[in-house]
Amino acid sequence: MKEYSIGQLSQQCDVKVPTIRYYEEIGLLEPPARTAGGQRRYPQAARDRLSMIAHARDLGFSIDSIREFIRMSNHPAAPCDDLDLITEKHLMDVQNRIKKLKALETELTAMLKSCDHGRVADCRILQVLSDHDQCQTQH
Amino acid sequence: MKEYSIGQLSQQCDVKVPTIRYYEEIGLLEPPARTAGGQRRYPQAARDRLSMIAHARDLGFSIDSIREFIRMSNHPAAPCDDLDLITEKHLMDVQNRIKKLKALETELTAMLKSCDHGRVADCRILQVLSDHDQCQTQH
DNA sequence: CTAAATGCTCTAGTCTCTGGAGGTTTTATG
DNA sequence: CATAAAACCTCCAGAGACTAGAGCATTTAG
Repeated sequence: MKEYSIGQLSQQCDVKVPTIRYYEEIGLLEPPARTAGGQRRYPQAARDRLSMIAHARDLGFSIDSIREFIRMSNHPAAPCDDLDLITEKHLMDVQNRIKKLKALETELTAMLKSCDHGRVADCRILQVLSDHDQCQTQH
Repeated sequence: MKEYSIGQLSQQCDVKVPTIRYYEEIGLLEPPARTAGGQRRYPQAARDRLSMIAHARDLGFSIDSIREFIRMSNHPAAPCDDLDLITEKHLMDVQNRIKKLKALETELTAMLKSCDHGRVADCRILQVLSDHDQCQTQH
């Protein structure tokens, strides 16, 4: 039943105070209750939601995608037809990112190993990053 | 030895024309040669570089990180001390992302499966995204 | 009870693009 | 070769997602 000030929320979720107000402004966070003096007081649920938003943003999802996630969870009994499409789209996106990041992980690890002697002989990061064979999507 | 117009570069790298000009403006791409009429003509190398930039952006690296990658590759014989730090930072970042994305992949897959009957019983996406146990970094 | 810390609104600025207006150069076609 | 369509140029404005500061009000710790 504890309430949080905007500053406490900010600390706990690692989201800057103006950003929290911005999320409220664009409708990602519900406007919270206010004290008599007009300051925001958030319930626990707001903390959870903000935490989710922060993680999703960190993973590279757009605000619009997050809106979709929220909508999905708000209507857990909704018909799945459109939801399936959205989910599948996100799943492919996620798998794609994982694949690319793994290729990059391999190269970064190799770089660290080959760097033992104080010099980089062959930096392959740029090659890996520009290698079209790593891509799922054709372009 | 072939040269590319900005439009051809745009198509091949899947980067919009104004974005290419923007990258030039902020110094990510070298200003290319111009025709007598003032149009940009890019060498093969520019295509490779732009492709690299596009992939790195797509993977979520900041423009500053890309600048670092470019700097690294421009000085392949530079001492590794600072390079190691940068590389290690990126490696941890990459591994972190992979971890989170995998958790999300699991949930998205589960959602699709449980969705067979036209209803979503339990949408766990938000929980997964807000779960602090998934995090590497403490916050 | 008061001073420091935190919060409020409002405005303006940053970064990374993206699009349009108005005009010029290239390229394809008759 | 002439011309019309396509692509290009610069410059400016706007979008998305924040971020910071000014000026003032409210909370909270001592």
